[in-house]
Amino acid sequence: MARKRAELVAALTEEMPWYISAAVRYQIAVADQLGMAVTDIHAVGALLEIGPAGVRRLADLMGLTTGAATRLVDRLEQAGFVRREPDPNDRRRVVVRLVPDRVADIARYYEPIGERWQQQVAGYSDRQLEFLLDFLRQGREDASSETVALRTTGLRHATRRRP
Amino acid sequence: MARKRAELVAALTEEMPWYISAAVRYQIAVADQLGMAVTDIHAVGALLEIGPAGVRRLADLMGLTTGAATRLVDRLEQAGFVRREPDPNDRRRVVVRLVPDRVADIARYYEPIGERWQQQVAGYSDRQLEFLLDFLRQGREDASSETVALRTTGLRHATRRRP
DNA sequence: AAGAAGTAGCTGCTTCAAGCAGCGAAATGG
DNA sequence: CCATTTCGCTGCTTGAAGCAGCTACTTCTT
Repeated sequence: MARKRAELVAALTEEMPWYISAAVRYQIAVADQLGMAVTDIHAVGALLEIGPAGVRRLADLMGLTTGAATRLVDRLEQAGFVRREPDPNDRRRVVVRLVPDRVADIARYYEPIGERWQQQVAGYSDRQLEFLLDFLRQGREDASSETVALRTTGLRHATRRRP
Repeated sequence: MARKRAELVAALTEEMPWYISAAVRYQIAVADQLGMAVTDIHAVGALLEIGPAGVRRLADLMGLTTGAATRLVDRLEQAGFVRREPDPNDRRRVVVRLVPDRVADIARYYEPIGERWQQQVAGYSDRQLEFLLDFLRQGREDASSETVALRTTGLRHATRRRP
């Protein structure tokens, strides 16, 4: 029935922000335990994804200025999570490279939630897993493109029929 | 086959943090557009959930000290999102109440992503919606309880067989 | 080949959110 | 009624981030 469906959609819509919120708060708790800033953990995650990178690349990825990124790398280097290496091909550049052992120290904090996660999906069928993956991917793409739209054009869309 | 399933789970595990990240970055973009801090938007969300509340209650909810919460309310009041009201029953207390019109100004920034969201779930069956809702709820509960565990007992669990 | 322009990263300064500690006012409990 | 607790506010400090300007180096132009 349409009634029940509307309620389902409403429940989902309501659930989403809280889901995100819970995930964010977990990250904050991890950062607090490690005595580091959330941004710094994100940066380690980014470096894990893209491998060794220059400061500017990291800055763009994190949405920071190069100045802020320099300080970020300072903190990470100070705490032993990364090393600065010279780029033999371009002597202006500094290559930021992760220190695997230290990264493992961070990863340990995600093990408890990872186990829960594994248990949760263990009972799902392959079809359900595919559905979920699809849902998440599309949601992420929507969020990313809307983020760009918001930053570039501001709030132009919606509820506008005619110019 | 087990092979494909393992890949699915791996893909999902990999997708999750990026999904969260995209959502967070959208929130940051909204906050930037509004010229306010992300925390302040969270606080408005919290007040929407629980209704008018005292400063301490808000502080606990946001994981802030009362001092920080006072400044938070200062900012929100300054920007017109809330009003401070005296509590007739307890003259020490201050009741923080949202100003609906101003809250609507924030909500407008979530309309574009909301529309995308509606389009996405429009094609889903009721069964799929239920599955999704269940997935999100359990995930949120896991994250919440693990957050508490992390903050109270630190990293005690896992990979530990004997005392 | 040489000078102009662009790029990479670093540094000083400022801003602002948050923590901490201590305060006065008001409620509560023995 | 006095002691204790609770509530919110304020001064001070810390720390992340932005901005602007700088040096060192590379790339483009002619």
